[in-house]
Amino acid sequence: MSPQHAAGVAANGGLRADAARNRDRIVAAAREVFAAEGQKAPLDEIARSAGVGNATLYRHFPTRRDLVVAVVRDVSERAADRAEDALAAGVDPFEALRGLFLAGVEERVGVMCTMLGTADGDPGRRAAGDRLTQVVERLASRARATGALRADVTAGDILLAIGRLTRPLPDGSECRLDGDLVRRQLLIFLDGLRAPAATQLPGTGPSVADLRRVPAGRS
Amino acid sequence: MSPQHAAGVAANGGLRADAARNRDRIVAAAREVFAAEGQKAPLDEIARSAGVGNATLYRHFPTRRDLVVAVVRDVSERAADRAEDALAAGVDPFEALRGLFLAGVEERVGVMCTMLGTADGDPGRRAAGDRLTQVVERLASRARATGALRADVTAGDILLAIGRLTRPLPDGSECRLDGDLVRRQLLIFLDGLRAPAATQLPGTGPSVADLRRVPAGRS
Amino acid sequence: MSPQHAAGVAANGGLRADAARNRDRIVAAAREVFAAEGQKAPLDEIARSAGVGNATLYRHFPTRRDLVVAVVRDVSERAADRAEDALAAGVDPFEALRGLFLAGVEERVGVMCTMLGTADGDPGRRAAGDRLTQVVERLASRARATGALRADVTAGDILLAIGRLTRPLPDGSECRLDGDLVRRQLLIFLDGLRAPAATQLPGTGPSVADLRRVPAGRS
Amino acid sequence: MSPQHAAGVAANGGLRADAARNRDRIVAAAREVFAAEGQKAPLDEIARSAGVGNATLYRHFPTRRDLVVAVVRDVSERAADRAEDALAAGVDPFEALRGLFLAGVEERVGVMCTMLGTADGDPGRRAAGDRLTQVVERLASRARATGALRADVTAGDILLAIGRLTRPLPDGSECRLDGDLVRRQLLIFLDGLRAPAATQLPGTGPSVADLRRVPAGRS
DNA sequence: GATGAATGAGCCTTCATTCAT
DNA sequence: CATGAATGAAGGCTCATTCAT
Repeated sequence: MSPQHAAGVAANGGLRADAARNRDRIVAAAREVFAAEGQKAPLDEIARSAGVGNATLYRHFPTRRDLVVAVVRDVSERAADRAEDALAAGVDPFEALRGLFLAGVEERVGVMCTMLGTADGDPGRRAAGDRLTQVVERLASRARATGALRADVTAGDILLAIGRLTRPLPDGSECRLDGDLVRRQLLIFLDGLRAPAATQLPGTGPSVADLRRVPAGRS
Repeated sequence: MSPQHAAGVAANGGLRADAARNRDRIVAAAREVFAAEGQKAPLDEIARSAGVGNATLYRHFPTRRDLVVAVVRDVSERAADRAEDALAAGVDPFEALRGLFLAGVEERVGVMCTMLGTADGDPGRRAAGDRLTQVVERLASRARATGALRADVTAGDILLAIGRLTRPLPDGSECRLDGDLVRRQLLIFLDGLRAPAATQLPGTGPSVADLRRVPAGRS
Repeated sequence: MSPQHAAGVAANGGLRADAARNRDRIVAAAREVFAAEGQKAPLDEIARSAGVGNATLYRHFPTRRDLVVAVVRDVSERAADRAEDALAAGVDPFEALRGLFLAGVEERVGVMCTMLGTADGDPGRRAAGDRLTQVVERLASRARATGALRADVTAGDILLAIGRLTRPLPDGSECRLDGDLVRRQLLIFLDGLRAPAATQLPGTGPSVADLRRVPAGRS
Repeated sequence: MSPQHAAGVAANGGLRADAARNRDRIVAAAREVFAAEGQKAPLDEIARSAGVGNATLYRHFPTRRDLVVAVVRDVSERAADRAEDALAAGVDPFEALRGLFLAGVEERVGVMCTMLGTADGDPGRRAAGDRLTQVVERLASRARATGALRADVTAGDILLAIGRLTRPLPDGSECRLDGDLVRRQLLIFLDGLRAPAATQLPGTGPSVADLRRVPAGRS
């Protein structure tokens, strides 16, 4: 076995080359379809959109939850990568947060929020989520230190807002919700994040552990 | 026929008393079920939750769309009522907007956003939506006049934000999203709405007509 | 409500007339299809063979197990009826047993054996099974008293043999197994049941409780 | 090539040693899985249980029928070996039949019966079946000569009974059917085979050709 | 008018079989 | 040869919708 081959195997989790390619296609297709139609979208449609047979999707992701977890990981990691790059480049921390918000529009960060609960409990997804949370907390803490970010918001508030404000419309919604419209909402929210705070917020901001907690009264 | 009866018939669109009661029960049940499970929730479940047979639901609302329109009207009218009451009571306009935001949490305004597109084009729904828009525009204009509201946001921005930030989590989401958390997000956004504006917003704020427009590329 | 109507409702378990008719058709079709193809036969085929839509089958029998239980009850009750008739008519008890054996061929008693384990635990099926067992025990006890039946066999031995020797061939079996062939086997076995016993049997004959017991080592 | 190797190749139909080992593993696994789950058991499960890849199974047995034939041959040959050993050892012929019956319990003779029709027409299977039939006929004829076996039963009756009375319960059956219970049934049947006959049997006993005949009305 | 039942269409999942490594 | 992966077809089940009571 050649070194290249061994490296390829390691990078793809031990999958054969064609299988790894199919897996990636399926995750990408799922991200778009989930974004467009919600978490209950027909899996057959995802398979068709990925250009594979439906049974291939089941081979890679035996349950719908497995696929959701893979999409959440994928999106989380892209966002964390972007935030870490900004940190490493020495960008102003509030500007980095703005970049994260605006990138969320294209990166389909909204689908992640929709599916966080479903993906909860998976170790791989937890690792990816923790990385994203930590980098956002580092950004927030620096932005607070520069006096740009109000003191009473948490990284959880920020991540939740990105998720909710970039979340695509589900189902057959037909109202206009283009990039500009979403960006307006994100920028207004960002202005609300600036110090000094005009309003006192109720409760405490969510930690990531809170976002994962199962609310009482759910079956 | 007694005057009371005649009045009742008129108010309920010519329905018999028991039929009108069933209709109201169905709309209320649909609002809650749509909020909990999304716009594609099983109609049989709504009927069961309303305590009527499935065929009764179909008698009142021959298509799913008819039911969606009724729910959107119901929610729109509650919100418009609340806003008009605040106007009539002479409340400070920015405070009235804040009241509208916070009421949205309990009033399931979020489901309306999800379903705006589906309800689009229905004359009754349009009337209710226009009333809500107009009263919000009046509130916004007065709030701008007092110098509390930044100048570059529209009533559409405000309505859209209420919808998106109060929209319930779909499906089997299990992450915490209680009232306090939603209120935090709404209040941060409200702070972003205050004058003077810190950031210039891209594009133009949505008019109600924009919210109704079908985006290109949708099937 | 007329007395006739009330009686009809009672006799059909509260089902509407057409629903009861469909239910009966489905059970009869299931008996034949299970007999021909085994317990895992496609339910869609049973529905088609009963002349109803597949969803109608699911309305009456939400799980496959429910349908199996209904078939077992149906067959058990037919067999118990036959045995009780023979007892009431004062037929010689060993002759009555022979009649029960031979009737088993046409009555599809064999399918019952195939499905006993699946139906186990259902109260209605247990009641029907108990009735059958009791009448066979009464027959056996009288046949022992006349000296025709060997002393070391139980009603469980007899029921088990009827089931196993009349059980239809499953799947796509193509070997000849017509009525005469089955009757030969039954009659040979019946001769083996006659007193005096030529061979000592190992263990103890099964009680009905034994037939219901889950064997160790099953998952 | 060594003589041993040459002999091995001849005995295994020209297969390489490892291929022959795989083939044997597959047949043994198939016998157990067919016995436990019926003739329609998933072939992938048989492959997994044999410790080979699914495609390897298909290389050896291109169709399910080929595998069934191999299992029938395997079981037939074991039973014929046993019967011939008994004949050669000069055991009392009725005792030899009893041994054949009791051996059937462990030897999974029951699966053979289930699959006889499917295997029908295959030359190899026919040869194995003929050998078994012939040795049973020789046993039966000698047992008749000693006056132990009734005159009106055929080798086909005997083989059919072994098959039917040792056949395992299918699917998820949970009722007790342990070795003792099966042996009781076999011994009662054996007693029914003893001379003098108490009952006249209908029709004629099956010849092996009969067992192979396709009954009318089958698709 | 209200109800429960019937139905066909669609989605999820499994499995036999073929293909590429 | 042996293997894991891909695939279409078929069965199980749910749900929107129509029908009969």
